[in-house]
Amino acid sequence: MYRSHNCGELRKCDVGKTVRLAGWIHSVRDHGGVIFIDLRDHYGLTQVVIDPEKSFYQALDRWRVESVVRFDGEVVARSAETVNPKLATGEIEIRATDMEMLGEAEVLPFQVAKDDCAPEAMRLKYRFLDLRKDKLHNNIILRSKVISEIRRYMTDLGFNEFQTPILTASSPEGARDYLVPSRLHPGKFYALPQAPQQFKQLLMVSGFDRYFQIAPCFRDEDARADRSPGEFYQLDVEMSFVEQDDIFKVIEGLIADVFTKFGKKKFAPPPFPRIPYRESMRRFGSDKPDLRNPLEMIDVSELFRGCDFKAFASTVESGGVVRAIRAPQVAGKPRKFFDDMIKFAQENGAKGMAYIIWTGEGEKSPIVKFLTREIIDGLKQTGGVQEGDALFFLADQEKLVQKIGGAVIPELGRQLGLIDQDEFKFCWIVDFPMFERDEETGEIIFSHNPFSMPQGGLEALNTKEPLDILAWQYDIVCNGIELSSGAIRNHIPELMYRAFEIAGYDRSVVDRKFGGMISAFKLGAPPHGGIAPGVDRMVMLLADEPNIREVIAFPFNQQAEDLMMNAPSEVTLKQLRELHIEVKLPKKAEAPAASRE
RNA sequence: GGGGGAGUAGCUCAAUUGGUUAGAGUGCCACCCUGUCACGGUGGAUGUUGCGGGUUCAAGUCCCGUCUCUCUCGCCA
Repeated sequence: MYRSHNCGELRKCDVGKTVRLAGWIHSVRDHGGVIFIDLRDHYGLTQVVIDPEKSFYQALDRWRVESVVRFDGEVVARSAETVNPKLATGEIEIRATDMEMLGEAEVLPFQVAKDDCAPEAMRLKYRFLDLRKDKLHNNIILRSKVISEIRRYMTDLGFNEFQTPILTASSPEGARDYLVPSRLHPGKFYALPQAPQQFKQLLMVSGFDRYFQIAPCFRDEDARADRSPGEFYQLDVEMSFVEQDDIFKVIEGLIADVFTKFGKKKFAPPPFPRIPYRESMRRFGSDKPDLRNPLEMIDVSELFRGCDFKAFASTVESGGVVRAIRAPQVAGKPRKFFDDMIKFAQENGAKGMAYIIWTGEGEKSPIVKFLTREIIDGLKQTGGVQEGDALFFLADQEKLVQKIGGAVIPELGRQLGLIDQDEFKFCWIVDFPMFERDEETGEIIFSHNPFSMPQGGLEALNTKEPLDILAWQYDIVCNGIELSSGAIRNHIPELMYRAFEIAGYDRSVVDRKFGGMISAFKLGAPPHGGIAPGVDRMVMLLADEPNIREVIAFPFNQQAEDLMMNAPSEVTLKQLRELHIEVKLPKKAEAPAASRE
């Protein structure tokens, strides 16, 4: 028997018991005549007291932290002045009578008992050590609990969980695939799924009605703070005979349940606000606005039309826009604050950024001398300006203004401390456009997902300007993080051919690329739709972690490498031969194509 | 692929305009200490300043190249 109790469960009522504990040496405090050891396991910490005269201690030459040991001893009550209120087991301690070394530790590459800010590459290489730390350990347990709660909630609603293939076909649209060469079929490749999109739709065609899966997804794209490269998990959901509102209801209920049970921040109960995509872009310059931030862009183009400030007047004249962002109570800020904000806007593509400050004694601004009293007062009124506020102005073509505003708004909100850190703010972004114009080629392309149902159906496709057609496509956003995107699917073959035709694909191409799906839809497909919230991002928000790697047990680094397992790695020539693969490296690479057999 | 930041002891960082033997904290090793819980005290060991080249009497510091990490834009049906 390795233990009679764990390190987190002994209390005052256990005093007098003879116990056996096993765990990691968390810390050692050697006082010469008495030695204290904090013994740690998954469940907690217990203090072990050792008399250095004991023979088992004499036989030992090292007490290195993070070694795994077993202690026998008696549970004794701590005297009142030595109770440690910070420990759940702080009212007792173990007087050791014997011990055994179960797994000795060498010198550690970084500390476990305290955070020594070790660099992430080191932490990833020794992930098993890092995972012993309280914070990370708790994050991973939280993730486990969230996932089991999701399963319970979805199952209770009548959803069934399915498994879909991991080795599947390369999909022609979307992100880069991870490819797996086929041994039996020379020259052919499997792909890891970017999402189980087609499978879940086919399950609806098969009549399963309500599907979910905690689904691994694989995309060969570059990393971000909120995007782990390579692989991630999503709660993949699909439902038959539903409209957008039915999906929203399920997901709002699930989110409210999970965020109430596991989140530590307040949030307004569902229904969550819905913002059309175009409105979100116009106001926030983003399709994932952080609604904790009160800043937004206000259109003031008409006020500047024909004014004496030529830069703005000519922008409006040539079809551009002028948008204002109201920065509350910044009149007291030094000049440098305004200069730095302008510099920030310029780094994000702005030609410049004008501003007007309403101080107690009139307006302060580099541009106010070009403006009439009517314009200035009009700006004050349109912008809802109070004394002490300032307006920042961005003037350019609409798309660029949105991009710059999308960068300036979060930065300004952060600098001014306008973002409430103790709150979750959810919203749906709805009415995504079906098509957009490729900026380089000028051609009409699908803007998000070719499988979404266009609003207005075939009639809209046949009669409306392509760029004006909206899709039943939606995202759910929390605190500026896109949690999920989903859509009501296009399940009508004729409608699909027509949508693809608008995007420049003729019938034969569609049949070749999406033949499986189309032929399924030709044999009786129910209207259906779904959504796929990212599990990692949900846990990231619940754990209040700014970095997604902190909620994944064994994440890739930013270069999509596993520093602990050494993946990706070279393979033997024999393996390559079996797969009919010959490796041709780029000139710069130094490593050989394959190690010797 | 582009842009910003970083690279000095196992780890976190310092080192004035280029100027003595590159320091501190932490960890590690040894010793002292019977009530600590980030224990305390004394002493000690530990450096290719990422790598390569250049300028200079002299380079951690300046210049060029290169590599790595990180954040970000592109990318993410």
